[in-house]
Amino acid sequence: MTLDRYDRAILNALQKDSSISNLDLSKLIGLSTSACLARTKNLKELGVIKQFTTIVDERRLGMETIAFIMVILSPLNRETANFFLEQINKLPQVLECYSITGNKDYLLKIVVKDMPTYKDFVIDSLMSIPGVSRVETSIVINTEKRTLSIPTED
Amino acid sequence: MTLDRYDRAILNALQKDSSISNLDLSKLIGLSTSACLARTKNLKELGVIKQFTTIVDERRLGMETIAFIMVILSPLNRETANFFLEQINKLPQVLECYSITGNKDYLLKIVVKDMPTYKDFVIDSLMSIPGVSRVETSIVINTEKRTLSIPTED
DNA sequence: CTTGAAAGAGACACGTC
DNA sequence: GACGTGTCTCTTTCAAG
Repeated sequence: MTLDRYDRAILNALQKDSSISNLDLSKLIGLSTSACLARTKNLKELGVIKQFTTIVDERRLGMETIAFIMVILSPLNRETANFFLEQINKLPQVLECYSITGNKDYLLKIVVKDMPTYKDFVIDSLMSIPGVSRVETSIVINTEKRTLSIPTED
Repeated sequence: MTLDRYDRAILNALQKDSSISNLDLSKLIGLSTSACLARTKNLKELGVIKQFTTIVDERRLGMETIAFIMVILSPLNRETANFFLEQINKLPQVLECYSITGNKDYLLKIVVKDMPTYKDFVIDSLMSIPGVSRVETSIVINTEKRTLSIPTED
């Protein structure tokens, strides 16, 4: 499965604005509507397109505090890891969780209302998970850049 | 400006799947199509809805390496910071950039093809920016959780 | 891949209550 | 806020080149 320049153009356009109509999209990339629609459909079925979604301004929802937390699990074994991830997946404040290389085990992205809520979250929800031994917090001062557009080449 | 439960329901649904039709959306949240459409429009105009976008599977695009990089700028003054952010905004490999509290200044999320490309990126694109004195890399082993759904309450 | 046609669905602006 | 109506555009499928 290899993507040609039309597929890439479709993906780029949809990443910028998924509400574009198939008609406009086909004009934009220089294909007929039928060909364009078939490709978009195909990209969805192949799993290249995972989801159409909406980016919401967290600030305007009253969620003012964004934080990244690095977590060390100990002991780091399959049991504690599985249980940790199970809990993480249940917590709506955790938007992202990555297992990473380096001297920390996990990196979490957190969104909450304010700092007091953040403090409660860390103590009550995070530190209370068995195996979570140390956490290191970085509060986001400002989002300088944020895009979902994966480069489609290089 | 305060959002009621209908607005929240709209936002939750659109975050899950922005390709839902207004008809289905109105059924889902229990409003008429006209009321539902007016609210969605309003949320867009208010800036609560920032963008409709598409989540693409980076792996299937051949972008196998995701990394988080923490950057220390020195000297950290307005000039180096501005220039740094200017360069960052030009680099398509940098999907996200946050200024953060703690002993690092910035946190970047990077997506590239493979590790050799990553090495080149750090040396040629990142370290070559004046003021970038130290970087600390965490390669993503696995994405354990990833959602864009901002909690609409709490 | 393209073009063209045809049918169905949804968007959207109006009124009215 | 709900509902109905009408128009218009887009989607979607299907031919045939």
